[in-house]
Amino acid sequence: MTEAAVRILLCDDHAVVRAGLLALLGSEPDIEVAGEAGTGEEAVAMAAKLRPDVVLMDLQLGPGIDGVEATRSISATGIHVLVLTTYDTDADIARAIAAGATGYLLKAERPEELFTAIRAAAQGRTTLSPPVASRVMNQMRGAARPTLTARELDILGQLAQGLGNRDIARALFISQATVKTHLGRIYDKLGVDTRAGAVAVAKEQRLLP
Amino acid sequence: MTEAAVRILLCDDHAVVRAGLLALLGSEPDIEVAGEAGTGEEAVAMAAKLRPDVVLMDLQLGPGIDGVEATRSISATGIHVLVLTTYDTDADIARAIAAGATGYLLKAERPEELFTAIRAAAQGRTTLSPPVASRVMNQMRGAARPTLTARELDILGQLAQGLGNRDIARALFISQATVKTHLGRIYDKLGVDTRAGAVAVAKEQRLLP
DNA sequence: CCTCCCGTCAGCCGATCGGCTGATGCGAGG
DNA sequence: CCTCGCATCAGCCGATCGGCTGACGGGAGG
Repeated sequence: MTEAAVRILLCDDHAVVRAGLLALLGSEPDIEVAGEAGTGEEAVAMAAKLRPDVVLMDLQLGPGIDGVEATRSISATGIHVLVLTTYDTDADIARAIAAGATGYLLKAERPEELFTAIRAAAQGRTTLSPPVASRVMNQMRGAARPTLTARELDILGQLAQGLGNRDIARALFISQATVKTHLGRIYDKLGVDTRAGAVAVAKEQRLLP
Repeated sequence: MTEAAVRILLCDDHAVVRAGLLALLGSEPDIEVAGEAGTGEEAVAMAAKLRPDVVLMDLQLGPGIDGVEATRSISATGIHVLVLTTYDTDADIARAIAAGATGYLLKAERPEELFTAIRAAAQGRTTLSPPVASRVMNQMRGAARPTLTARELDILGQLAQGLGNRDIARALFISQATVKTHLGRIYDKLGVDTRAGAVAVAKEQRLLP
């Protein structure tokens, strides 16, 4: 059987990029561009109206609601959102995934990859650009669900009181050297390198009572 | 017209104190002691049954639920609670007020003051013993509601990312000296002296988005 | 007009931190 | 038995922090 074409909605604040994608996708008979949006608001409205199979979403959208918010709104309606953007920072990736993105491609990706990613996204399957995939894996290794040992949580608790190493050591009846050792491991696991950052992450993920 | 007598419930774990109050209040024709309780549980139960105009509550109640908890339960039913206790520590005062106390008197207070405070409490008006009042004022001036300036919140935001002073300075286009100045003031306002403590307090009171 | 608050900046100094390398003891699990 | 994870400890070093003192300009309000 000949499957129906995948209907997609482009969302990028740069007309040039949209035109480029349009031209690129024109060569694929099974991919049909159902519409284009230049802002997050527009994307949300058009997605609701057109009900495309996939929304190609840039994360940088200028003023108004950003790509992450748009992704959140659209994916909440059951439409697959494939993020196509320039940057691959951990923060961007994490926010996009948390917002419900089905895939995350970099614009530097080869066109063929984009096509297959679109077809995959239409079926709800995930495609990640290699750099993104490796970053996601790294997130998983320790950052996603940092498994702190009981002792490390003890130290973290004292740390969140704003205590210095000496005071933490006294409070837990260990040496300052041990406190430093634990702190180093905590930093590793939480992906930070300062006490302030550790406290921020701890509070964020509610690692402390 | 002759207003009805103010009906009050005494709550103190010392029978001697209750007797003293009873004797003291006996001289006031417009104040009627509707009942006495020796524990927090008793106070809550009797308050629900008797529906007095005012509950005279001691904060120290021995075992079981304490005065603060009793105050919380009773004031939740719309009955005015006038705390009458011996101590005037910031912690006690803050907890009692947070629990919904209408007034806070010290037992060292002159009897006349107690009478007028009871009449005031019956109408929902607040009376505070002078030492308590001044403590409350001090709480207000900076400690209770840490009013951080917009700029201080900027610095705090960066701090919560775990950044060092140099990076914060760069991010906000100011010098490290300025960052340090702001940090010092933030520490003062939040009652801490380390960045980790500042982040903890900030997260705790949701000072950051 | 003068004062107070806010934001900016400087320099100094001791205390603390964070990274690194390396070591010991102990219990669980293969 | 031997390895691995966890907790413990040591010393070194450069970087950073936190406290302190002092200063300046601008805006709000008395």
